[in-house]
Amino acid sequence: MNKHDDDTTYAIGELAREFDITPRSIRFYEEQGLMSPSRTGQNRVYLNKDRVRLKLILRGKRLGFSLAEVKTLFDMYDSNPNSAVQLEAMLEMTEQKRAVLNQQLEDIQMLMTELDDVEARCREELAELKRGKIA
Amino acid sequence: MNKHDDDTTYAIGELAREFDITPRSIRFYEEQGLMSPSRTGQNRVYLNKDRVRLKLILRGKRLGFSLAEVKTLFDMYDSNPNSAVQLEAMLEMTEQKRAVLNQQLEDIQMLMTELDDVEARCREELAELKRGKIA
DNA sequence: ATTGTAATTAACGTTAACGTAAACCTGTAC
DNA sequence: GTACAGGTTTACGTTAACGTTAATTACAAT
Repeated sequence: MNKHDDDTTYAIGELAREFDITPRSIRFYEEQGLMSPSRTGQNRVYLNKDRVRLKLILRGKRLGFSLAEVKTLFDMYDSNPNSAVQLEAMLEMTEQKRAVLNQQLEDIQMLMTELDDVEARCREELAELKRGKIA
Repeated sequence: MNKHDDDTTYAIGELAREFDITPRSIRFYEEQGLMSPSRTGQNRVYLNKDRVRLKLILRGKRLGFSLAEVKTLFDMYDSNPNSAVQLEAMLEMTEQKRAVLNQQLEDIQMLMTELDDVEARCREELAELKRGKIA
C-alpha cells in the first residue's frame, strides 16, 4: 500500500501545502479547465489522478508553458490518448521550448562575459584610487 | 569608417525595424527612463550609444530581466563611475547578478534534462504506435 | 494642392496568473 | 453555544509591457 494510494483523497489545502502554492491557484486551474475534482457537498475532493494532474501543470509551468498551452496538451490527451497526432504535437512544443532555452543559454554566456569586463574595469579603477592616482 | 559610425543617426522607425520591435516599445523604454535620445524639433534622434543601449535592453529582456531591473543596472553604470563607493556597489551588484545567472544556468540544465525525458517517452510511444503494438 | 509616409502626445485597453476582500457555510473542540 | 479552522462563491484589483486608437504635425513627392 503506497503512501499515495489510488483511493487516498486530499482537501484543497493539503495539496496547496504539498506543492507550496495557494488554494486560489488550484481553484484557478480548475476555472481554466485544467482539472475537475469531484465534490463532497460543496467541498472539492481530490483523488490521486487530480494530484497527478496538478503535478503535470506545475511541471509544465517550470518548463515555460502557459496554462493555455498545458490545457491544449491535456485536451489533446483526453480526447485522443496516445495518438500519433498528440504525441507529435507534444514533440513540437518541446522542441520550441528547447530553442528558447538555448537562446537563453547563449544570452547568459554573453552577459557573463560582459560582467567580467565591467568587473575588471571596476577593479582597475579601484586599484588606481587606492594608489592615490586619482584621489 | 564603420557601418555603425559614431555619428550615424537613426530615426525611431529604423531602429524598430532593425531590432524587430515597434516604435511604441522604444518610446516606452524612454518613458521608463531607460533611454534619452536627443531631438530635432519634436522628433527623436538616436545616436550609436542609444542603439547600443537598446541592444542591451533587449538582451536583458531575453535573459528574463524586467525593465525595472535593467534600469537599475543602467543607473548604477551611469552614476558617478569614479567614486570608490559606487564602484564597490557596482561590484557587489555584478556579483549578485552573477549568482543569479549561475542559478539560471542550473535551472536551464535541469529543464533541458526534463525535456529530454518527455521527448524520449514521446518517441518511444510513437515507435510502438508505428510498430502496431497499440494500433 | 493633395496624397503619402513617418513622426508626435495622450490616454484608455489588453493579457496572464493569480491576489485579495467580502460574505457565507460547516464540522469539530471546548 | 460559540469560537475557530477550514472550505465556498463572486467579483474587483494588480503588475508588466506594451497594443491600439485618436488627433495632430511635418516633410516629400506627384
